[in-house]
Amino acid sequence: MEIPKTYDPKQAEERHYARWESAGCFAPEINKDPHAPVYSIVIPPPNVTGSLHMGHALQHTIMDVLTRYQRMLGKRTLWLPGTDHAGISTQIQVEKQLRKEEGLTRHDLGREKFLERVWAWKQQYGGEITKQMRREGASVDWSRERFTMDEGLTRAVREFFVRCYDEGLIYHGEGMISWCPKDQTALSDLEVEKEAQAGKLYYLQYPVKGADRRVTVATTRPETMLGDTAVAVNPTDERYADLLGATLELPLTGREIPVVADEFVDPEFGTGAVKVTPAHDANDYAMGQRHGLAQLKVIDQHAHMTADAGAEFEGLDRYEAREKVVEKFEELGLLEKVVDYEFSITKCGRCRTVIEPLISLQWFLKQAELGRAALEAVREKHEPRFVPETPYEKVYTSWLENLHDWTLSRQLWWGHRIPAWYDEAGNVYVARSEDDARRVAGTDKLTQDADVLDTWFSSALWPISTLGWPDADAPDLKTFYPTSVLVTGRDIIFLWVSRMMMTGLKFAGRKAFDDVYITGTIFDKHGQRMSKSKGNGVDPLDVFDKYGVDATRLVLASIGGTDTRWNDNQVESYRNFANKIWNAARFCLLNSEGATVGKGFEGEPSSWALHDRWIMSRLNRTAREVGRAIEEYQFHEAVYALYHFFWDDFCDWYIELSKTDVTAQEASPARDAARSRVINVLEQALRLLHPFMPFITEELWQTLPGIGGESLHAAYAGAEPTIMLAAYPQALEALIDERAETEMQAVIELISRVRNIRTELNVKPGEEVQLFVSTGGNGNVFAASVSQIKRLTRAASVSFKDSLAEVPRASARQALAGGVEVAVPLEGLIDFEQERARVGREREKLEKESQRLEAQLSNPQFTERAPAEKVEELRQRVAEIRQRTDALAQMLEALAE
RNA sequence: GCCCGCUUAGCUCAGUGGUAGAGCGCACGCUUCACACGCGUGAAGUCGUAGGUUCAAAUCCUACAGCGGGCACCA
Repeated sequence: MEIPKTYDPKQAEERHYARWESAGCFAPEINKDPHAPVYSIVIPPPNVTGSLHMGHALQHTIMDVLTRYQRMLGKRTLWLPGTDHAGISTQIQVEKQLRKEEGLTRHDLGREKFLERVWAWKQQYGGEITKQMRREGASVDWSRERFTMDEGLTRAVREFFVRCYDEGLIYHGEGMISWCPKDQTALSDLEVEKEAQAGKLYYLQYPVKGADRRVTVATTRPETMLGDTAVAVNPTDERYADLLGATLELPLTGREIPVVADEFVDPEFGTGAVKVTPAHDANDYAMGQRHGLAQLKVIDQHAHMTADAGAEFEGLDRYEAREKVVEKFEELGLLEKVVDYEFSITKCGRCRTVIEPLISLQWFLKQAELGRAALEAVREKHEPRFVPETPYEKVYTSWLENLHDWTLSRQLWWGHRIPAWYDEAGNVYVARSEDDARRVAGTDKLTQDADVLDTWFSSALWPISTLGWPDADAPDLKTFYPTSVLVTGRDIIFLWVSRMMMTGLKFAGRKAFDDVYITGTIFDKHGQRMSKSKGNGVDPLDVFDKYGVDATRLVLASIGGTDTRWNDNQVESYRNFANKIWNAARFCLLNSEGATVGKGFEGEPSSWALHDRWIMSRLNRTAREVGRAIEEYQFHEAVYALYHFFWDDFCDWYIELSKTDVTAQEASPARDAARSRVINVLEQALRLLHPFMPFITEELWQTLPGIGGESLHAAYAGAEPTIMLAAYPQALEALIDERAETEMQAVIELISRVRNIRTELNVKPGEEVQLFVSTGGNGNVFAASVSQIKRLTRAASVSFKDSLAEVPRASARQALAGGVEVAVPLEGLIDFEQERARVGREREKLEKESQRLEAQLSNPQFTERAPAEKVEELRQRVAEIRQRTDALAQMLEALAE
């Protein structure tokens, strides 16, 4: 049999995914057990324009580990993939292409033609991330892939809209919104970003009418003064008490504005007097409503000044207008001062243009009403359960406690068009279809609202709409809802988690997911957030190419919920681990003649050899630990347990201990059995590893002798043999054998101590030694392992003695746990002085520890107050240390001149 | 301004009220018939600082410092 010495991940990766997919392994229908419990995840839909980044790779790995694990447990498992239509990004992308290739704008094409182009673009480029997910090994059910602009999901969006409108939760009206002058659309709170900025604070003076007095206001945006309709002061501010109700002459405008009292004003800040521009600032808007102030729009949708700003300013850009206003104030002697000032500025999350707050006619959703149910669910029942609970449950609840109306409409073409129609008189009809609207309106002359809905409006429905809602009888909805867990990053808690919960509770009557697992953030190696603009992102596909998908997945699974600085070293070490697995399998396969998976551990465990009892104990303990860890979302613990079981227990010890039997020249039933045992352990280990490392485990599993359809979990009987449908190993408690582990530990310690002696005393690697072992009177646990001890320590002989009193003086000695002592005669290699120093140092160290422990034991406070078992534990430890120091003392004597 | 998280070996990170852990890196020795992406052996930390609770604190509490994050305000 020819097996390369080094594992080539790419070769294995290419082979298996297509086969799994075409065999239908990812679809829940592969499960033929009608009573199988259900496990379901909907992917948080990535942006259709996007490509895979580390955050996706991390989330997808977690979701795939969970899905594969649950599938191997025999559950009917669904992981549903899809993308969202990303209104603004997609539209911008297509517009850019249009401009570049044909020099056209979307308006040149018209709405209908433009949308055809978007769909064409989506067909051509939109599949990027789904292709990349195949590379990751994601076991998603592609037959259920959804896109937010699909017909079914569009129907869901309309249903959502109409129902909320009918209930008065959605309304059409004027409100203060965030407007992006570049993208030419309204944005919600969650689509804008605050950014610190070094700017200036301008102190402007407004003359008081009929008095030789001026009121100074401070502002970062002087140009908005053209739209001021009042100045506000705190009602308790004595400095301005006499001005309440006074009139100010607003410079540059010829208008007169009142001084009003409002508690919002902080007397400590600035001058204590605030200019009020209700049409261009959210706080001023609110103040304007409280005082019935006029809303004067002086800035338009392009961030240019309007006619109402005055002839001098009309048409100027907002920043040009700012300069000019300041100039004029200076000329008039009304500019008191200008100071440097750092403040935060609001920018469009997508294009970074400074947002212009505007009053505008839009559609809004009263989220607070929907949020109430979500808030109750989390407060009363911890639904959903956040992992980790701190700090995310609190982040979630505090957001739900402060919900503002959600600006739903977007002035775009790409998206779900708002299902509202207007008749010639301007009356609005909200309906599920134009026909419905016509019926209600009693006329055919209707015009549909030109705007589309926020992309997140459709994402909010994702867990129910992808499963068939609003069709209440949709089989998938009945079967897979509520979903088991939502896995996502923390920046998405408001955007998705909260809104999906709200819609799930409202329309399906139940929480959208049991758990919400929040992944960590991956930074670059300097701790900087990865970003396109900084160019410091690590492309997961490059990492896959360099180290393999399985190795990358192990790193990502270990990262789980922790913030981490990315470091290729970790991937490299798991690449090495994959290679280790490959080579362990290589050893098994090169010695597989006569072996069969599932055999070799016949009969009573008590009749098995020590190392066999031991490895089965370790294996089952590992299975228990890994299962527990995955269930508790402690993926790093699962990876740690698997890594150390495979490398340390299986490779370093079990294979080495089995080698003589496995590699025997002559075929024999004993050799067959030993070969079957290593393959048996390997096979179970591969299954345990599979959710984390799907490709290499499948690649190797397929080659094992005796693997076939009968290796599958009962729920998948009849399917093509694949490890992904095999049963996940469940811990057999009866095989977890404390005694075997303790005894094996003694053997391992003995071998390690002898190796240590060999190294410390520079015994040549090939040179054989003799061992003298005193077993300390607790029975000889080594006797059955003599041949293995000889092999692994390169010993020609092992002699058991009651005491080491009579071994040659020129021996290196070690005192082990349990009163075991070992001596290695090394005539000519022993420097007595050095050896005495070495043993002396060891004795000193133990002496120190036992002194410390004895002091603790002699403290009555401790013995009285500490739990009895702790005291006993300590006593035993002291006894153990005593035994070893005594042994070391004797060794020193033996080494004495 | 309010809230939260983190601070453990050179690096990246686990961990726990009762003997400090891993991977990488480092040192030494190895063509040991699966693997140098390897084997064997080893060195390395007063667990951010200062207090407190406790028989016992790296682990719990308080304060502080540094780093990071969220929310609000920002005239």
